[in-house]
Amino acid sequence: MQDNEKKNKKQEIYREAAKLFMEKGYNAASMRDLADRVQLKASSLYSHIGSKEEILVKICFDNAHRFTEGMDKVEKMNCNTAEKIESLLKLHIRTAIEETTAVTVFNDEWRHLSEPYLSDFISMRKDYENRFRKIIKLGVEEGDLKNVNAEVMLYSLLNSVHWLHKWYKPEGKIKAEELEKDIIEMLMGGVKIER
Amino acid sequence: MQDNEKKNKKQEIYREAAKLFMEKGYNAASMRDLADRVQLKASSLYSHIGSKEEILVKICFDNAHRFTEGMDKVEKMNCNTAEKIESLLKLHIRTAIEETTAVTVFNDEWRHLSEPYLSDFISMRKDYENRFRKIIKLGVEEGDLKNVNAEVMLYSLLNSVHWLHKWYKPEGKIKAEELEKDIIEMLMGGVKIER
DNA sequence: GTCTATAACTTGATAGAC
DNA sequence: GTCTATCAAGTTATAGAC
Repeated sequence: MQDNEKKNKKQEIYREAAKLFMEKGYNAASMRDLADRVQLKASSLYSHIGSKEEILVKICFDNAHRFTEGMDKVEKMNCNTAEKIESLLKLHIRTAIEETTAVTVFNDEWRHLSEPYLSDFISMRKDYENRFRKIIKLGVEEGDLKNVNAEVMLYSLLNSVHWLHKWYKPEGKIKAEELEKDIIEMLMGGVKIER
Repeated sequence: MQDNEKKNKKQEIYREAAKLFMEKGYNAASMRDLADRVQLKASSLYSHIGSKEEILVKICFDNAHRFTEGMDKVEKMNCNTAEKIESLLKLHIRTAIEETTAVTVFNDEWRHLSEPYLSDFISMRKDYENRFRKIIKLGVEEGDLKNVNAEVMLYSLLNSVHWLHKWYKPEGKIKAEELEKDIIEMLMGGVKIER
């Protein structure tokens, strides 16, 4: 029972830390801030966690794994490249909606990781981007996608969905399904009506 | 002459501060770091500037004004909405290329402004977004643009160009003209080839 | 204008009573 | 497990000699 309570407190600390890092940024968020939010003194946090950075490490790598696993599945799909890209975009959009705080920290605060975490994180991200780029290049070769620089296409797509959390509020007017549909339509088909 | 040297030193401090804020983030960048880069002791910085925040304020508002002025010009243009949006996208792309460090700080670090700067900054940004949204809504009404939620279109476009500095290096393989052409083609016309 | 010295404060983390 | 007390290090900024 006590063990269970401790686990709950630990989860609560992680959850509130993610929110705090999102709101203030990792460096500006202090352990005293965090302690206030979970109704503890700062020193008591250390009965549940080892360090401030431990929290950042967990958030960053949990999310990195999520995207890596998503990529594993997409690569195995038996469909054309445009559909693969749509699947990846959906993965980003859904994660941004369902795990807003975690994704925000993952996107904005990873650079405050110290070594060796920082290097590991960067290689995981590079690996993900390489696999995404490969799909784009194949799509261009096969005539599925427009002949635009693969680098430009990769990051234009990723940026559009990567920073969703900066403006989209799941509790707002726009429903998740509409968001997903409209973004995919825009990115895949463009904004302009030809006439 | 001495006055001139002081001015140069001040500019040097501002320039290096922007780089430092970009590399480490505003909070993680210390005045000692900055002093090292301009070959001064930290205390000597205060002969040239008033405070650390003063630098952040200048960077943020200089860039906010740049975009506001760009919007002024676009609104006065005598052309259709699709062309207006293209012009705004070009403004973002060119600024990201020409003023990489300043734009990075403007995008990533504005939230560390304290009041009243923070509120002022947020209203300027909201104002800019409102004017951009108005153009999009008119474009949809007039049949220039696809009937996609204006909010989604606004932020998908803005995100694509807003975070260019996260990956695009002006000294790399991709030329500025190619970047501009490809992004505009992609965003306006989509990535997919219909067949 | 630049320096040394330092004020005043905040930071992450630990020691030890209970 | 939580607390009070505290440490060591780092922060922005200032005072005052030169």
